[in-house]
Amino acid sequence: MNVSVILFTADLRLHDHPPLRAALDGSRQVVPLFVRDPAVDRAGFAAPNRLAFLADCLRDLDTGLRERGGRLVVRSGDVVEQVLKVVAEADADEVHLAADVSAHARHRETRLRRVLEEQGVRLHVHDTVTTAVPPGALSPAASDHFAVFTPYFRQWSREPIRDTLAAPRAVPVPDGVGSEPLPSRTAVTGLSDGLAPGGEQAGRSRLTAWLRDGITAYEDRHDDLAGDATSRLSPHLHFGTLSPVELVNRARRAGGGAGAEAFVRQLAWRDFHRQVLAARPEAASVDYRTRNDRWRSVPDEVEAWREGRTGYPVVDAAMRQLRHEGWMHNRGRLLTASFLTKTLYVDWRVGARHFLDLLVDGDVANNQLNWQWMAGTGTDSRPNRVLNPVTQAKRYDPDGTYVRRWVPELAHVEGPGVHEPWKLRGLDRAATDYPEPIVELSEGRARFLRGRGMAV
DNA sequence: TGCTTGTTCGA
DNA sequence: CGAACAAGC
Repeated sequence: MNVSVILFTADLRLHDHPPLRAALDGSRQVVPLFVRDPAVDRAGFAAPNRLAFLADCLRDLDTGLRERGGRLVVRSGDVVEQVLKVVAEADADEVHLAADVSAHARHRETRLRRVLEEQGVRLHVHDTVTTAVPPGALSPAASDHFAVFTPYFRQWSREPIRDTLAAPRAVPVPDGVGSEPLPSRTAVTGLSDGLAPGGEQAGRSRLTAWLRDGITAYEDRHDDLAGDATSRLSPHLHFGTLSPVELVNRARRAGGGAGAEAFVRQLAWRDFHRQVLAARPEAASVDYRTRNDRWRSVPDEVEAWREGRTGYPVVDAAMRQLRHEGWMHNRGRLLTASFLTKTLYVDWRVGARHFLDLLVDGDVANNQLNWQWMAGTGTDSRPNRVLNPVTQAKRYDPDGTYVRRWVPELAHVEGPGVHEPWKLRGLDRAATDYPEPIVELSEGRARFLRGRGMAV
């Protein structure tokens, strides 16, 4: 064999990378390729925060490849056309690609396979690059996929996980295959000021620190909003700068305590959502299990939610964290999603869209299916579950630190009283221009909605 | 072996 | 309340 092209997508790393390993084992030279496809922009998935993080990832990938004697080739245009061009320029006879589940990824794979076969070029699609357990590997007796997490997790836990692959020592890239300049983070406008840095190096440092300092306390502290004791590895999982297989292996070897187990369980949730989306690709935009909701159309309320001015401090704190960091604590994601879909009774697609516009880890499978879960149209076995924002605030931000961090209008209010500003008196009350609640609550839902929001 | 019924359990 | 699995026919 001669030359292989490796099409990098959501797997922007050199460690534990089966396509890269297979290509290097079978070929004299490889072309590491990334294609900036305008179809991704058109589909609305090119949010500034992710474009900036992606620019970091590509630079770091190029750096890693150069340390190994290679380089990254970046092209713009339709992904299939560009792969064909690079295959022709390099006279390649194989293309390697990571399997993925979004409609975009599946369409890309189908088109590539057809066009490459016409040219006599083999397409190799690799599992266990973007998931630890491949979608479709596990299924209950009566269906092609699991719709309930717990039985899925039982099987997932018994599934053998392959060994982590080392990063290659050398990556020989042929001359004469040109690259566009690498995109730069500074060229992206409209990104969050507190955005984390991207790239495999950044991801690996964070992972090492997490396994050393964070994971043991994960079970106890993961829901503590102010404690910020989650891994923050989600952007690296989204862009593939970290490998889910390596994360499972290293977390299990980290001692196997309750923290590590709880963390591995979250990685299983990620695989769970991927196997749902693989079986039901339309669930990215259609109710997985419809309850015939008649969602309200209330632009002013949605705008207040987006801007963090609902008058419910913990909701507003989380929405402002999202805008500032391009990231939100998972407990915040749950309670802000509950507020939009259950309290205001607004279509989950509106919320999912806003999250995808800002989240640096914005991921079709996780984002859409978690939104559906909270909206009651997904895989939740208790679809009527409503998270009361005040109860949630007192439970997960008991002294109000998280709210004071993100809502400066309330920074002067001490203690948990910050969660119910409408009860404040005297100076505390006078000193703030924080908005009144946009709706009054009854059992967590807007008062006038009581009894509605159920299936008809 | 394949289908129906019963039991358990759930971000 | 319904999904998943085990048992029963």
